[in-house]
Amino acid sequence: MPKQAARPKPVIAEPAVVKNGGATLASEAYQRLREDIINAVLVPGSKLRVQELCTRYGMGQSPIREALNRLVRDGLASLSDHKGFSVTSLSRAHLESLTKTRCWVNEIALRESMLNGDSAWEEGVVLAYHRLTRNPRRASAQPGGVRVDGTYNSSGEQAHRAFHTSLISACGSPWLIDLCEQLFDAADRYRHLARATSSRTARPRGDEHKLLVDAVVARDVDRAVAVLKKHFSRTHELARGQLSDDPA
Amino acid sequence: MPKQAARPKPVIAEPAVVKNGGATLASEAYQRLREDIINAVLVPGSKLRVQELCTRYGMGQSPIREALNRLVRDGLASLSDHKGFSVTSLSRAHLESLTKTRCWVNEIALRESMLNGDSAWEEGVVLAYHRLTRNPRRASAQPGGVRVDGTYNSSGEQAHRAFHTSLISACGSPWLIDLCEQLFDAADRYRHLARATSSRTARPRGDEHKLLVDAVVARDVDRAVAVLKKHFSRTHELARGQLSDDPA
DNA sequence: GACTTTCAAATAATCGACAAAAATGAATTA
DNA sequence: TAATTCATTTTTGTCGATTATTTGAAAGTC
Repeated sequence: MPKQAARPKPVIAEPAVVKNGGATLASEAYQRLREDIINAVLVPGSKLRVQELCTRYGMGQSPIREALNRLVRDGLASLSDHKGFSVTSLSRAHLESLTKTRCWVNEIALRESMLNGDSAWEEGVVLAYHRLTRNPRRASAQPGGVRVDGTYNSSGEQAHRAFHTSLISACGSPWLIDLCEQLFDAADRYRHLARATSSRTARPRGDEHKLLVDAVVARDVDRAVAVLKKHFSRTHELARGQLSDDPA
Repeated sequence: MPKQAARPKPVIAEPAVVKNGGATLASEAYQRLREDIINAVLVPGSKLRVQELCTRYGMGQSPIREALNRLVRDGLASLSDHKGFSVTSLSRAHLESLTKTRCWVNEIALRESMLNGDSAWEEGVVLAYHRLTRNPRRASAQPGGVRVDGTYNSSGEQAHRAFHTSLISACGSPWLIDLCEQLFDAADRYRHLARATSSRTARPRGDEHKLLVDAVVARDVDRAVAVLKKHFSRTHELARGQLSDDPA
């Protein structure tokens, strides 16, 4: 069937109205739920009722349910058979365990990374730091702590994560990087918790990141590790105050 | 409305016909799929078609789909939006990364555990070892390598896992223990792969476990760590031969 | 002959409704 | 008052069917 003339090959077909970036609803729900839990929009320990979430995110039960199942394995949500999902609760004991583990695992990752990292890696770290300083962070959390619904991961948050990942990116093991990112996510929840309440404790923390970069470019492994651990410990202390001893 | 006589409070009510252990279909599917992937019944890299799995496990799409979503976050299955699920494939590079990470992370865990562990912990290790030797393992894999469908995790496999967990159980961080278990699962896939093909390479490995226990009760940290790393390396070598360089 | 385009079959994703279990709360009893 | 029972209601878990997307093969074009 001959089509008329020489329709000039629709370059890419401009996919009409692309709802999302080609992602599925379930993936979108996963991302948004993940953000909302990490950013403490959904409060730790609270129940995650499926129908509520359906109206909140404007989709059916199936995608929500799939997203929740993924979150369970991230440790962000908990599931009890026949009793449903809830936001994994935070506690001092949990934080304690988390911080210790972060120190242990990240020390290895950073040491290996500094051992193997070439100049390209080093430049990646410097670049990531630059981006971190350019983006003000806390873009999502207004002074009053109010957050506009529907706000996604601020670029500042992403820059922070990217910086920490860049540090260990040359460790030579994707597995190790993955573990560190899991730990980072978990820690982020505590960071946001601390920020939400005491907003005047705002960071003289740009400094800490600078110290890290300095140690890295100086190739002083021990100093870098020490600074990193100190960094973790500060986050720990900030969040600690907001928590009771008993989980929930 | 008076009920007759003094019905002696139905002790626990004997729940008629409990299909499963009170678990949901989704949880059952999750467990079975997990086993089947770890035990290499489902071959690495192959597609996981939902309908196939429905007939295989005798349930609807919903529970299967939920189970698959959980597996994704375990790293056992992979999901590409709109293209569905598949069994995460194995490769030399992946194994390499995994083994390195196991050595690093388990070293920390074991060191800490031996530092903190009291005699109760020590007894736990000895007990776990005893159970390991009592259960022949490979109960699920017949000499011919054939596996009866529907077979669940053999008690031998469980004993092996329990032994390794007992070693690090006193490390003082649930997070770290969890990470080690993730790594253990991933490694188990390679172990089964190796076993499936070369069944005569069967273990003089009870020995390695014995050496571990000896080092632990002797409280010789460095020796224990060395043995553990060697143990990991051997698994690595066994599986390595079965793999091509290119993943899939 | 190699490369598109088209179309049909297969598969994935989502919806809406139903069934099963747990939480809620008022009425009853000790 | 405190505890127990039972019916009501909410919420979870599952199914079947519908819609959207990809895959693969046949037809067409340069």
